[in-house]
Formats: sequence, C-alpha cells, structure tokens
Amino acid sequence: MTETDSLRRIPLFDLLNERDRQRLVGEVVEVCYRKGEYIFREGDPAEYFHILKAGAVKCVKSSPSGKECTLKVLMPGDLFCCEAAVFDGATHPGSAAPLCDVTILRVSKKAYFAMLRRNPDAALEVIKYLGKRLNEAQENAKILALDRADQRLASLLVKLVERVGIPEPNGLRLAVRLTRQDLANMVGVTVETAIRIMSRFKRAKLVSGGAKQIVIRDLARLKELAVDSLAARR
Amino acid sequence: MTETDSLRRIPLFDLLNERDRQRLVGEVVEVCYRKGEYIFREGDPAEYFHILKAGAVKCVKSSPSGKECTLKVLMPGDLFCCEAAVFDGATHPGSAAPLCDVTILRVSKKAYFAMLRRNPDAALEVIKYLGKRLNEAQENAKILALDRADQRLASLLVKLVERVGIPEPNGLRLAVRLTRQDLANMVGVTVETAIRIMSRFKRAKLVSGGAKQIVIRDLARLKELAVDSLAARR
DNA sequence: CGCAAAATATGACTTAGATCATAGGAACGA
DNA sequence: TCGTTCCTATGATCTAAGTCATATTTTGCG
Repeated sequence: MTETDSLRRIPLFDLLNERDRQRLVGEVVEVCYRKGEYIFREGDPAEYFHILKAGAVKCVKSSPSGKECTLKVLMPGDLFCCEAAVFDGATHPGSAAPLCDVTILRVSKKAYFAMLRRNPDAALEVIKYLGKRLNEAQENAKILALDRADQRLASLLVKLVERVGIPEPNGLRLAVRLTRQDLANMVGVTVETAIRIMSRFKRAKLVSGGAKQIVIRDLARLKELAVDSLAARR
Repeated sequence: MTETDSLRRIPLFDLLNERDRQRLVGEVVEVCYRKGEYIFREGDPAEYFHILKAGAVKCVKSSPSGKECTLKVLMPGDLFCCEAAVFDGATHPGSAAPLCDVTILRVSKKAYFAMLRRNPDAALEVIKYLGKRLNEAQENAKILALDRADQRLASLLVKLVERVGIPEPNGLRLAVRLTRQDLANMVGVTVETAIRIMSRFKRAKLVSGGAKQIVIRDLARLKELAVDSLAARR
C-alpha cells in the first residue's frame, strides 16, 4: 500500500482537492510503535495530529494514585488526539499506548490546520467527528455515573462488538486483544470484579474466550442486560 | 442590550466579517424559558444551535430506570448542543433544562453551517471549542471511573468555583443555585450521600450555605481533597 | 405572617464492589 | 519443552455508598 493509498482512507481526506492532497502527503510521516511502548504520554507537549493506520491503540488517563482509566480504543482510520493537539502549547491530557504493534501517520498541527483553513468542508467534517466523539464521551460518563458494574461491562462489550466484531461460527469475535484488566480499566472497576463478571457471563453463555480472544455469543441478551437493570443475575 | 450587542459576546462571532455578522443576526431568534420547563428533551430532533445569553442551563441524560445524570452546567456564552445539532436528522442525546429563568439565542443548523463554511477561522474556533469540551468530558469520565464520592464532589466544587465563583468576605460564592440533588446528579451519587458529604465539608469549614447559595470557604483544601485520596476524612 | 412544599439532615440496615490472598492455567521466549 | 511471566479464577473479609425511614429546616407563596 502506498502512502497516498493509506491516506485515502483517512477520514476527511476525500474532501480535499488534488493539490491539497499532495501538499498534505508531503507533511505526513509514518511511524511504528510496538506493544509496551507509548505513542505519547500524559503531559507531553502535543505537536501532531495522529491518525491510526494499522493496529489498535488505547487512550489512557491516570490518577495520582496510579490507577488507570482507558477512555477509548482506537481502530484504523481514527484520529487522535484532537482534543489536545488543537491548542497552542497544550500538553496531552492522556497517554496513547498500542494494544499490539501499530503504525500511525502523523501530521504537524500547523500543516493540518493550514489544510483545514483552506478546506472549509474538511473543517466541517472535523467538527462532525469531534461532535461524535463528544457524544460518545458523554454517553460513557452517563454509564459510569448511573449503571452497575455488570451493566457497564455489557455496554462495553456491545459497543466493542459493533465496532470490531468479526462473524464466526459461534458468535462475533472481537478483533482486538483485550485482557480482563483492559476491560476493567474501561468500565472503572478492579480486575477481580471484571473477571468475576466475565465468568458469570461465560456461565450464562453470553460470551466465551479469554485474553487471546473474546467471543460474543449472545449479543441480544447482552444488550438487554446493558439497559435492563436486573436481567441475568448470577 | 440590542440583539447585535448580545451576539458580539457569542464565541466565534468576533471572527466574522461585517457582512456575515449581519447575515447571522437575521437568522438568530431569542427565546426565553423558565425554570421547570425544558429547552429540548432527549430524543427531540436537533434543528438548532443554541447559545446561552443569560441564566444557567443544565445538560442532562437519563437512564431507562429514571435516574438522571447532569453532564454540564452551561453559563452565558456557552454553545449547546453542538454534539448533536451537527448531524443530519439526529436527535438530541440529552435534555437541556434551565436552572433559573434564562434567555437563549438560537440559529438554524443550516444558517450556522453556511456561516462556518464561509468563515474557516470561525470553523477552526468551533473545532477548538469542541476539543475543549471533549477534554472536559473525558476528564469527567476519568473522575467518575476512579475517584471516591467525596473526591468527585470536591472536584466538582473546584470546577464550579473556577467558572462561576464570586468573591465574598468569607469565601467564593457560586453564582448558580444548585441543590444537593443537582450536585448528586453531577457526580453520580444519591442525594443522601451528597448531603452527608456536604455536611462533612461544612463541619470541616470547607464550604457553607445550603440550596440558596453555596460558599466555598477553603478552596485550597478542597483541591487537595480532590486529588489526595485521604485528606479530610470525617 | 403563616403554611405548604421543597430541601436538608441523620440514623439503621443492606449490598455492590474493593481489597487481600492464594492458586491454577495459558502463552511465549530460551 | 521447560520455566518464567502474565492472566484468569475464586474465596474471605471489609467498606463505601445505596436504600429506606423519619425528622427538622428553608423557602417561597397566597
């Protein structure tokens, strides 16, 4: 795949005219990271827009006491970290870490903004993208504030399967590899409770599999559980 | 205050040229709502951008079981509900309710988008605004996921006082009137716990006052409590 | 003013989820 | 293939916060 081909899959890229595409291509740098490294860390100066080309990345925030919270799992095509890169002299409000070996494209803030200023339609697309992300984040906050741990985990699995579910003979397999710890960090519980709840879900034939791969076996019931407060106890 | 004057205080308005200002002025409608009404409700079609002119508004989401969660308190100058109004045919993902009698300005999506398309600098300002809101929402989610109830409440009071704190002889008074129920809905706890924690804060001379007005008497210690996990127990 | 309605206050009890501890299983590199 | 290192599993407590119940205080209104 050539550089230009991969850029074509970037959201917004389609809206540019040929000249701006060429200009942007010149500004894009492809970088690879391995699992265990960081793409950037909380507090680093934010100098680039990042676009995920291949692999999966998690956005993480941590508290002074060392506890971590995973805000979102990014998949190819996703932009990050718009929320910070947007401000002059700002630092990243969270870290980005690969969930596997990944390759990302990065563009300097300056070049990206210049492109947006020349392409109002692209800017409107970014506005829509950010609107969507804001929505997701608020929905997430609502779930954290109001729902029980098992409901939050069910919601998470439903969201994940809708984004990265791969059909399989006995259900939908998640294309990302997530440990119970990862799941726990996404719904704000400890590993132990995440494990206990997942075990319950297994017993109830809602899911199967371990860290290597998670398979959703009964999406409908998971969805019910996510909203209905007392379905499928024990 | 004339219509144009109040528009001058809208974020982004400064960036427009005179002609676009005039055009937008023609599209703006001023509407008043009283406490107890709704500006829009979850599920309503989203047809306008809203700008708060005077008063205070809360953005609320609710779960099927009837529990509510307040996502943000808006103050004059704030835009809402960008996160939804941005999409074609979308409905509001949450409700907006006045905390007192308010007046808002509203512009049709179409007119606003047309204006942004003609004014790339204004579009970039909206991008920055949404980036900031996304940040806030994610920070919020982190706090909900990781912190104890008293820390969340302390964080909330700190955030509020920074936005709407009015200096007073014995501290900073919040310019918005919020009941314990309102506070509870913002940090994801029940009224009773919000009351108990506020009582503790009162005893510790961190705050004073009731529903009519909340006064922050020791901001420094509240900030400590918000991060440090074991300050100021009992 | 005086009364109804709303908001705060506090106690007693229950429970979801955290914490601590320990063990078994899967995965991967030497 | 063995061993080390992650990861999952599960039990035994402990505790923060929810729930229910019942005052007491504010506040606004007629």
